[in-house]
Amino acid sequence: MIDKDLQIAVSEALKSLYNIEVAAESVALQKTKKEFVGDYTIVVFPFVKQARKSPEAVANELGAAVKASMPQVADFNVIKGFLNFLICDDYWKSFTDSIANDSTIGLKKVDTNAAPVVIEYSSPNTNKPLHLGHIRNNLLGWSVAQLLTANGRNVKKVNLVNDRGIHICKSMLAWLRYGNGETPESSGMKGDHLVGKYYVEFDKHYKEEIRELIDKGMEEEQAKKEAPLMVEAQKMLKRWEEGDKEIRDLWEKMNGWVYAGFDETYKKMGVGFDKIYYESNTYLLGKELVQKGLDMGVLFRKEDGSVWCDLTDAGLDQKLLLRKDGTSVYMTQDLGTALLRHNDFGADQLIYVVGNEQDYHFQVLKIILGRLGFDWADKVYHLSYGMVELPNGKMKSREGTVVDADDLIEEMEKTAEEMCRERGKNDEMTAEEQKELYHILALGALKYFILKVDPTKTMLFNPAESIDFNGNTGPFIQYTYARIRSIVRKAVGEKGLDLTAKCDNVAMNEKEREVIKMLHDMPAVVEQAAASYSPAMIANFTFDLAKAFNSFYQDTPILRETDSNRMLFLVQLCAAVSNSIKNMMWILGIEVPERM
RNA sequence: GGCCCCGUAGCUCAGCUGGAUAGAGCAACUGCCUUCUAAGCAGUAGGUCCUGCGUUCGAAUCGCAGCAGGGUCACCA
Repeated sequence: MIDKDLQIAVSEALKSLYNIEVAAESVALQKTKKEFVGDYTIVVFPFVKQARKSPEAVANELGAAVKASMPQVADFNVIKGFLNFLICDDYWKSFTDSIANDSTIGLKKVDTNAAPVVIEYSSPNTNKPLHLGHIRNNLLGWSVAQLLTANGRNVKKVNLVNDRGIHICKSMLAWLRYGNGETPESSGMKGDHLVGKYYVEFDKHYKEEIRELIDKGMEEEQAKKEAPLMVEAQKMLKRWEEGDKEIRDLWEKMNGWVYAGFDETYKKMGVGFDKIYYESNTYLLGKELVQKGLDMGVLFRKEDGSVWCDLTDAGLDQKLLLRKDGTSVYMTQDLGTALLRHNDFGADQLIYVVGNEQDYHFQVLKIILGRLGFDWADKVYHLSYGMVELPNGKMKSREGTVVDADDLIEEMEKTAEEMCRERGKNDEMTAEEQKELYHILALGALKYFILKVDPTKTMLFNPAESIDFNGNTGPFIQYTYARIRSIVRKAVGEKGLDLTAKCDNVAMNEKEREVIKMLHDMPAVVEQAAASYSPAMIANFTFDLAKAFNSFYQDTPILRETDSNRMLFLVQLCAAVSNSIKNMMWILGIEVPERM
């Protein structure tokens, strides 16, 4: 690649001209800004002191030396301390030739024998339906998995379903008390929503009980513990843990409803997993590790029998690992599942897509794994993402201020349908094709909206404004793709163009060159995005590419080009852009339509 | 209170390891469809990059202090 060659040439020139040692890869090469002439820029300020010359002189000498050693450098210019290189069109042309028919452009081949990177995401509770926060988790998890795959990593996606615990018992208890045998079939409700309804129901009655107890003069703290519903739920959890058949049957029945509901939503979102873990199978793991930790002396037991890890020397608190009754907590389980996962896959890396509210948890997890002697502790990576906030703050299930995942998707599909009908471009499609298109556009808009934001940042969603379909959006990119495909179809079908033919040299204009340069840049963007686990970088790059293409499209008639060789060049460029868009959107988990 | 994250246009967001006159989209206003899909293109307007100090040839970017917002410090997960 030309950028690497330039770095080497600059490094060598610095050495021979001024005896300055700079490793080629640390030569700061940047793309020349739009308002200046050139393709790549070197800032020479860092070298002027050692060179003992003015910035202009250094830039001119450096430019001349590099130009002399590299035939691809057509020219250079100097503005203040900035040295701009101009690359000759032959280079861009031959680069275009090399990608014209590459359908996997931007994607590296996966080595399936390599030790895998295991990425956990989604990890839902089975007592409430998915909301917008979960959507961000799922889309991020899926997309980061795709992104790493695009970089040749062998990726395994896993889900750890939180299917047991006191919260599940609350839903079960409420269903027994107030449900009258209601089922998804009898109510017509999606299973996860039905169970979620009873979780809310529990909370409602529980609060009533607390209030009554407080009215009778009990302290709030005590009331929360002694409210009959809570006591009952605790009993149920105990019976569950003892394997009581009646409870287990009910639990299986209600979880079954939830899974059916989740599967539907996962399918709509287009996400999936290689392996699903259930906490009911893994919650006892980790206890052995605690024993090992005690033997090693990295954990200690308090007088009441509870087991702790002292992290005060790391600037943190003491962390509980076993309750005084010997039962395990979240951290204990996570230690166990980490080891299980490491052993199951022989993983090279363990990624957890979990909200930043759990930053502390994962910090502690890594430290304890390390102290337990696992050298792979530093391969645990917490992909910590920000919350989705509403205009009036955080989403809270209990206050009913959540944006339900299924509702949102349905709403998006309706909007997509309206948009399409307004334009009337797809009237000749079958009803089935139209429905498919609405879904692709709806999910494209939603996914892009979520993924274009830096994962680490909190983002805002305003339910009052619908998600856009114009501008910096998924449908904008999908539209660009559809238009390109239309051109390529016509070129091949009506004009009989052979896309695989060899194209002779052509004159290219600035807009074409701009698009080619972006494609040239794409591999570096994909690498950078993977290194920072950021689908947002892919999203923003793809938007810029689509914009650059549209600008080119606007003032270059392609199918009416009279020079057949130039038309071949233009259509090959179109094909390369469409393949690029398709592959970048694949990383984001977004489908692209052939027409819209 | 301890620790962590964050503050860029009216709104939503870019701005990679410091580099040229801080960029998009939405909203507002102008133009452009007898020509490859106008979900588009071209343009106008909009900024104390939270504040202050420091580091340096150079700071939205790095450091310190302050202000504002959020998260977290459970024998919950």
